[in-house]
Amino acid sequence: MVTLTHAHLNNNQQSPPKTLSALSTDLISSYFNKGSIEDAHTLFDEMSHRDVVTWTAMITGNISCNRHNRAWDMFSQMLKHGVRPNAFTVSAVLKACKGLHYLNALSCGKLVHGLAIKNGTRGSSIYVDNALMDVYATCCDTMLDARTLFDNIVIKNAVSWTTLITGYTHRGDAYAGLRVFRQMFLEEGELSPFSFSIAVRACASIGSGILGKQVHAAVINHGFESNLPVMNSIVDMYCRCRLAYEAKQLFCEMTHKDTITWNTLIAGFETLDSKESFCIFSRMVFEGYSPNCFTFTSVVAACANLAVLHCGQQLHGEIVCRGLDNNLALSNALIDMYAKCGKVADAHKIFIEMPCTNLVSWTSMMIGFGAHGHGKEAVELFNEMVGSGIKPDKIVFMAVLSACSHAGLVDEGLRYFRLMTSYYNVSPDRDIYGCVVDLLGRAGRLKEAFQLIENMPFKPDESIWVSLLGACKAHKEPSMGKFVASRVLDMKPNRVGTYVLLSNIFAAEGNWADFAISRKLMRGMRNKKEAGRSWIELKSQVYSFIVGDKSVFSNELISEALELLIMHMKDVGYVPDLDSFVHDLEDET
DNA sequence: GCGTCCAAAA
Repeated sequence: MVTLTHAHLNNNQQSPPKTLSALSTDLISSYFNKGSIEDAHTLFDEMSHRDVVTWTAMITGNISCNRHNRAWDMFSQMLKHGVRPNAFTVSAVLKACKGLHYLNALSCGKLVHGLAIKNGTRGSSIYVDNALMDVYATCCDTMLDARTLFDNIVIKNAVSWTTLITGYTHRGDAYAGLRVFRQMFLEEGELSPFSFSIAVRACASIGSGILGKQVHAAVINHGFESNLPVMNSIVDMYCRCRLAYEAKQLFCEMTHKDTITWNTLIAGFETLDSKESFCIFSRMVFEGYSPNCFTFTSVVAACANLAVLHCGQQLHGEIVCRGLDNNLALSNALIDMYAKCGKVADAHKIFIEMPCTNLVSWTSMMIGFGAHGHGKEAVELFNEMVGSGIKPDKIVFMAVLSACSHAGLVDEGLRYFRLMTSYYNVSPDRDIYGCVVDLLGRAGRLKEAFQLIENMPFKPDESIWVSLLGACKAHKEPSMGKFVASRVLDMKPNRVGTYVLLSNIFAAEGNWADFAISRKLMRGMRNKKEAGRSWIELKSQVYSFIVGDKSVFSNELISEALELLIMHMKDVGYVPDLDSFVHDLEDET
């Protein structure tokens, strides 16, 4: 029960006295601000007279608390009560449309569009025009409608430009976004920090450090260097463009930092250099910043990359202590971490205890099962996921196919490959074809794999041939192996692995002349090959080494552990594959 | 008393 007290009515002595409805609106907004949604609704329900402003406050309040459906409900109730929406209402409710279920968003937006034309707010309020453009930019299949609306706005403001740039960028057309960004300068449109950060984001999404640096320069020239969100997005851009030095340099030069700045750098280094992301993480804590769920998501992912179980477990403990363990993204990261550290059971425990899951949770769990050879479990999980109403995407199909491939469930995998287009309406891309080639190849069905490559609707790239090449090697198919190797060499003449394989095929059939040629070619590019690296975690310390690494093998702890491992491998029937060995060891110094 | 756009997970 909420009542207006004397104190509420008395808080405004300077300016002219407010009406009761104005005061109630004030109160409603402040209830929403502190998250007391129900109090706001109770107060609203008890009001005897509600005007447009009050109704609009209810709509925006619900939007600010992510209650888009409820905001839409308030709007339709308002119409039923015969209250005419103004420009404020229209722009607000258009924002709510974006948050509705994707099947309703566009039709609701169009409905409001019609209303806006009828009441004359469309074309007379820049807020309405911009919000409308945003709905079309986010919900339509193409940018055509949004573009037409934009072109019809006579006096565009900074939000108009940003909305258009964002529309293009978020649907993956970063170049179009950047063209609009440039057009904005040419037409001397109003600049805002928002447009700069989305332009930076566009550069990041195409991985173009060159364009990114140009936008960075523009940021400095226009005095947005003091804007923290803009600078954070530039740090993010440098990381995504794999410019680690530039990212760190900028980070160090920034006089003002917030948690997002740290999180951005940590997330960036998670992919660039996982070990380094830990160092940044501990410096963040040392400098007194409090890590949040985004921070932990990145460092847990770093643990997964490095496969350092102890570290991951410690972080997990910390996450539980801080009460962050019901965060969706973080739980997904933990599933992935445990699976990659070899603890599928622990990953599964997290998965089944999650109060709510999304597509990523299921995919991570399936990848985990697949990587450990539990193909059947992965397939069951897929069926369960579809049954629970989650629509599969391309990546989850990659997970199923790869799980089937590793568990030898070839026909099962092929069935899902067919269902993918015929039932789930997901069109396979080159990566999916790669998975199917791998599935067939691993099972030794090389002819079918080859036919699939020949008949697929894409031009085969190098990686798909490499996958088949591996299968030829594993199933000892020298003739097809030679053919496939020549395809790989056509596309990527510098790939040392191809020569190793080819020369070993020649050696196996005693063709020493061709062997010599391939070895010679290979030697010419030796320095380009990166050595295979192994990792081992002993007593909470990670050691990494390459073949013949003397410093590591002189370490007793490691050599003992490795000997034990080798004994164990032999016990379970492992026979070393000498075919993949480089045959001339004498020059392997 | 009410409004539109930016920056974070497989």
